[in-house]
Amino acid sequence: MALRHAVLAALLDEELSGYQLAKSFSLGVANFWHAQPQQLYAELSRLESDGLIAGREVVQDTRPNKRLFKVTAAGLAELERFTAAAAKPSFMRDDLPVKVQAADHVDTGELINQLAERAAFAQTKIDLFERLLQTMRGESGEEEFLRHGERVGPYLTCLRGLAFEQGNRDWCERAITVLRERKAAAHDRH
Amino acid sequence: MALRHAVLAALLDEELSGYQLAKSFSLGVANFWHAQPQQLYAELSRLESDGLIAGREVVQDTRPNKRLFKVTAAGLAELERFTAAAAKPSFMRDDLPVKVQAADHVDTGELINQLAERAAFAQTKIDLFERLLQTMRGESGEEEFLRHGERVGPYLTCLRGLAFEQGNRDWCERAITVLRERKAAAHDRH
DNA sequence: CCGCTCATGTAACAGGTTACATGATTTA
DNA sequence: TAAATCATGTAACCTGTTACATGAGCGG
Repeated sequence: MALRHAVLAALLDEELSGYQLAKSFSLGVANFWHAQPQQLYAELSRLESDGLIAGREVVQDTRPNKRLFKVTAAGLAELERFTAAAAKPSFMRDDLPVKVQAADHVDTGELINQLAERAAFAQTKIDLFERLLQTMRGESGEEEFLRHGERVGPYLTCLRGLAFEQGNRDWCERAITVLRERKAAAHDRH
Repeated sequence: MALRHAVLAALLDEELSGYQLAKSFSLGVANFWHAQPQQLYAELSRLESDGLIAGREVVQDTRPNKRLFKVTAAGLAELERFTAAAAKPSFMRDDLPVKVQAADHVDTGELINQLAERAAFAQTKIDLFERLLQTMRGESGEEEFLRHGERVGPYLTCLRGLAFEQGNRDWCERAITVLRERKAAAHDRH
């Protein structure tokens, strides 16, 4: 049950509506977890009825009304418990490596396209994360910020997201090079 | 439904029993996907009744009998289809970043321990992957092997696993340093 | 007037996790 | 003799995904 805690963690630094939360979760700005809008609306209801977050209605005249949520004292205590409890190991679950694993036995034409797409997507996220990091640290250098900045949690998770996407990009590019070369070599032999 | 294809991909290079498959999946040797034994036994049954893999009974006198599975022509065709179809985007889903995101609001003592544990676990996997890569490429260098080796799929997925765990380790160590320093600084102020 | 953004959900289904169950053999 | 390894599953439960549903305003 970690979605709860991901939502709580996301609401720590700012009051958000379900919609705003959903946007950051699906865009991967809240890069430390991924969830879909429907999950979030459901989870917000549950969290509220459990008293871990409190919502307040904000009336808007030009837009539909929305509910902004913030973490309650009970919610913070729950996060505290969660953080102190043992973490589950993290696992990779990704279609692309499965396909690459089979690359010696199937046609790789389409696979190479997918790797290129993924590399491009990763690059987009890398750019996004780098801009985000710059915004967070402002004038100060990274070392300086991590030592004396006010909130470093989001910065650190963003660093993880950045490294993850760089890993994705680099690996995709490497795999593309290898598979292309081998395809060309196979072609030459016929 | 990607577990099917992960299993098919894993069975391409060698005939395996449910037990052997489970071991490599849970140890992360089959680093391109993660699954639990129960899932695998269930999936193997389904794959067999769908005709995508074929099992044969191996009688052992000292050990319980086992069933070894290999991919059928229909199974290979299914993998071919899967590889050509669009891949789902990959997402990070990991407890630790969630906890780190909340680090400015909760006590970090236990969290630092968990980060250290994770770093050590990652290092174990890194060592395992490095030995595995060496075994796969044998005498030849990496470039040489990737150009002319027989099966590069498993090698490439292993490279991804290696980079992922290196990313894990490095990030954990960075986070530990930052959180420890800040804890010390906070302590000094009181 | 068409499509996008804001805003919030329900319902059915697929997939993954946890707990339980069994039993022989080998290693410390 | 206790624990680990080999070997295979069932059942209940929790989580995540996909499809569907609604409706107002804003920009081109």
